[in-house]
Amino acid sequence: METFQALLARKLAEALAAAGLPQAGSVSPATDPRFGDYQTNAALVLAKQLGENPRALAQKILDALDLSDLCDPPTFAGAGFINFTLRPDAIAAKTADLLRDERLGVEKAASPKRIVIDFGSPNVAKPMHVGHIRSTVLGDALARIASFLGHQVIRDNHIGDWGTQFGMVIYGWKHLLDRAALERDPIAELVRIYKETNEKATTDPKVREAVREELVKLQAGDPENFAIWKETVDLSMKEFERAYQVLDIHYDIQRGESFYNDRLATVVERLLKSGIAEISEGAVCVFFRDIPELGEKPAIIRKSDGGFNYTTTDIATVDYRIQDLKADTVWLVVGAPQILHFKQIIAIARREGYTADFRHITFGSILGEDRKLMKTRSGENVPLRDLLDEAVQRARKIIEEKNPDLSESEKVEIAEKVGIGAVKYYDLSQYRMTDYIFSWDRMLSFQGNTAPYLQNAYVRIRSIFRKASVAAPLWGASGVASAEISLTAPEERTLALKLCQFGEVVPTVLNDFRPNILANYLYELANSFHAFYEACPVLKSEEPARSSRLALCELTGRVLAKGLELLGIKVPERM
RNA sequence: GUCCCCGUAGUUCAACGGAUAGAACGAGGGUUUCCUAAACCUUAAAUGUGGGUUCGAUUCCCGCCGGGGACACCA
Repeated sequence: METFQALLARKLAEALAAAGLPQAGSVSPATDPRFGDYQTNAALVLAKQLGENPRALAQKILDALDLSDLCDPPTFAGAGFINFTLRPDAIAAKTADLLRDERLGVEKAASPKRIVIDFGSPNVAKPMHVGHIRSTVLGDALARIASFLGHQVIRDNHIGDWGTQFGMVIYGWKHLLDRAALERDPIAELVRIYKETNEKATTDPKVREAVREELVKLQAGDPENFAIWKETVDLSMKEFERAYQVLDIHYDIQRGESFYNDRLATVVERLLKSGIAEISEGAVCVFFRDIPELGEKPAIIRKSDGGFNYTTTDIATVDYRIQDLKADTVWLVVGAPQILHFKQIIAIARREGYTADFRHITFGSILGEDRKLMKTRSGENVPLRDLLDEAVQRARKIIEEKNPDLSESEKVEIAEKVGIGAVKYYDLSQYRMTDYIFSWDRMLSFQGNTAPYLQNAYVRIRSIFRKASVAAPLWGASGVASAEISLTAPEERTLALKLCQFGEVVPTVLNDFRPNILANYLYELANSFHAFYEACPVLKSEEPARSSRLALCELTGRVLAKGLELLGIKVPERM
């Protein structure tokens, strides 16, 4: 289904051609209601290109433009903008179409890609913490949106399950492990033995040496160490799964770093052979002397002691994703500190001849009230599990106050949807590059651009339909689908036009990987709905307004639910 | 030292190069015999700084100031 924006752009292009003018400018939503619904800067752009008067050009375009069934007569204003005001019957007709469209007006991408999205990436033997929220929630939302737009998406969890830390873990396992504690809380016990081993190793050279030997044995395939490693991985994965279940996150594949282990030697040989890599100070390095921003800093792909590192692993990961997974696009949702690292990885991929579209999608940090990286009182990372538990508990407390009559099972369900939704939405509703200050009060507020505010709009809609089915038992989904839409009140028009713009907004999220654009849209939609709800009685109004308004409610509910689903957020039936 | 990101009302956040920079909280004023007032309406209040490009700059370019981060064998 063509959006108003696309339709106007097409009509504009036709008019430009008919007027003998080159294609120029674009159609965008009006910046202010006073200027109508959409605007184009075509005359301004052409004026510059052709050196002609913008207002004269605007008139020329208007003369060639036939929008009589769609808009009021377009006007030009200001420096030479052409403003479009849609006719209410055009908005009503499109709204009626949307009711019958399962995709709610969102067209699939013209050229679908095969996209590997790398996000989350927790480390084995360490708890997931607040620092994992942004990558996980952002990556998941991008995956949902890309998938809805018709791309083939492969969600890959690049787990940190290999590396030097396992020397510590295995040493600790052999000498310090408390089996009972491991039963109770596996990750806490793994963290404990890791930390204690680390402390011993810093003071005792013998321990340090023993740790190193355990690592060497693991890498050499020693059965005992391999078994210990495997068990720590399994225990950690179980813990991750619990978090993913609460967060409603799903992966298609989970290829940890260990998966690439037996490919690393080949990678280094290949890069040496092709001349991309060279030996420097005993290490195998790739230099980027021709890329100024990478300067003289090499990427080390084999250490001088012969060991491989995460750069080697990531090169092997590129191979796998392109050759085995057949990706033409790779999105790496990994924090900004790794910008240099991924610039190097992508530069190497280019030199190897890979043409896939690699994007490193970075994001800011989550800060505490003190504007420093969010930590517990004792200075530790805040465990994700604790944070999610607290979100649900706080939501539960608010629900108890606001709506104590709900059943116990409803309270449990609502608290989870509201609490988890609030955490996710707070993250996604902000521009990903900026650091943000974590605030329970703000994210759980029912006012402002928050998950509870949006969920409440949905709940109000559901409430209407519960009442509607009693008052009008014949009303059903089919009735809504065939309803005539009539837009008389200004609040109805505003709401309907917003609904028509869902299809314009969703694709733009992927332009710069910004789910906050969708979040802002949903906030405005909810806001328009609340205004409509206050101004326009639904169930008490006379036909045909009643059916029309019920249809608007139905469609708003569907768009809200779909929009929130694309952000990974669930909606409750009541709250 | 080099490179990257950020700097917007008192506070927390918005604004694909567009017109008079939007919200929310906080402060002030209003709305409920009516579908969830967990809502709505309304007043005051901001682009760090100096240049440049442009018909038009919060947005792009350069300098400065402030905050954060990365820069050879950790991941």
